[in-house]
Amino acid sequence: MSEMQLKNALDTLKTTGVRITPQRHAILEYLIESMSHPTADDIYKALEHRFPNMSVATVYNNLRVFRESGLVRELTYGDNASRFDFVTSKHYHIICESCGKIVDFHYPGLDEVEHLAAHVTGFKVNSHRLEVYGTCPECAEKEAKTEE
Amino acid sequence: MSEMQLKNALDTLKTTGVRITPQRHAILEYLIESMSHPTADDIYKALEHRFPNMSVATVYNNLRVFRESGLVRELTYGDNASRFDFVTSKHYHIICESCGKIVDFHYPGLDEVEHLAAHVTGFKVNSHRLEVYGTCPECAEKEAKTEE
DNA sequence: TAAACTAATTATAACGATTACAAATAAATA
DNA sequence: TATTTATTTGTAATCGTTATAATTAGTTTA
Repeated sequence: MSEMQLKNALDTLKTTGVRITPQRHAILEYLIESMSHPTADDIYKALEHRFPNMSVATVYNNLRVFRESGLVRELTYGDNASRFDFVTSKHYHIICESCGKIVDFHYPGLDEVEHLAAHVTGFKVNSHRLEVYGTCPECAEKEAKTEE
Repeated sequence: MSEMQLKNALDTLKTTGVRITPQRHAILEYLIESMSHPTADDIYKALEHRFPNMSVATVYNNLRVFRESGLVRELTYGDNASRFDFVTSKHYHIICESCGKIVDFHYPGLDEVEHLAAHVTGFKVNSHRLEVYGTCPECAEKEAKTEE
């Protein structure tokens, strides 16, 4: 399953003339298999033992390459570190404001919003970003206990 | 009109025990009247001549105060400077990927998404963030000309 | 009103994420 | 194999933002 995703991703890169280096392979692999939304530093730390000489710059460089080829989406959070998400199917994120956990959820799509926005503003629309914020069940429970 | 908004904002602050300093007054006033989505530095520069001794920290501090009291919304963009938006009615932003311009547009609301997300993930939902990305008419025209 | 307390501002240093840069290395091509 | 090109590495620099401590202004109390 994730084998397939990796293979497709590598193919995409190959056809756009991007070299597949061991580092790139490893970063992509990690993004897919970790099933999480790691920061550049998370990725760096996770691969440090396999690539003792790898530079943080390499991680950032390649995440940019992946973003530009559409394989990876960058989730930005102001002064805090960006998180990177391997693009699979259309999904959105719900984020716990207490512990920072990010959980995926699917939603049919917001084409209608895009159309309306395009119509009202005259923009040519490319994409959108939607995030829901709240409290995850674990944190909600903790809070409830604290208040007892 | 914007007089009223400012007055309401000041009242909100007063009732929550936040002091109205000249700097705070000026920052709020600027946020409302500029009708834009300025960065902290934009605000600082705009008020520099009226408050020659004002510190950037003051701008940041007060924007945080306003955010916490719900008057202002912070739009974060990774490594780039956050933009601050005086909260009026519910509206969303469409952002030009070419020149960075931010334009407001209204949309009935995405309560349904919040409900679905809450249901699927078990989160307690507080809010959401939606942004549409594309190219503004001006930049689209420029691009068209360049390609001729 | 003066004294005491509290909040806000200021100036500056520090932080942390990200990028720029130049040198070194690896891969692809001729 | 020689040459060109892309990529990586290491490090320094950048920039938005925050922490800190000292100062100032505002509020409360006596």
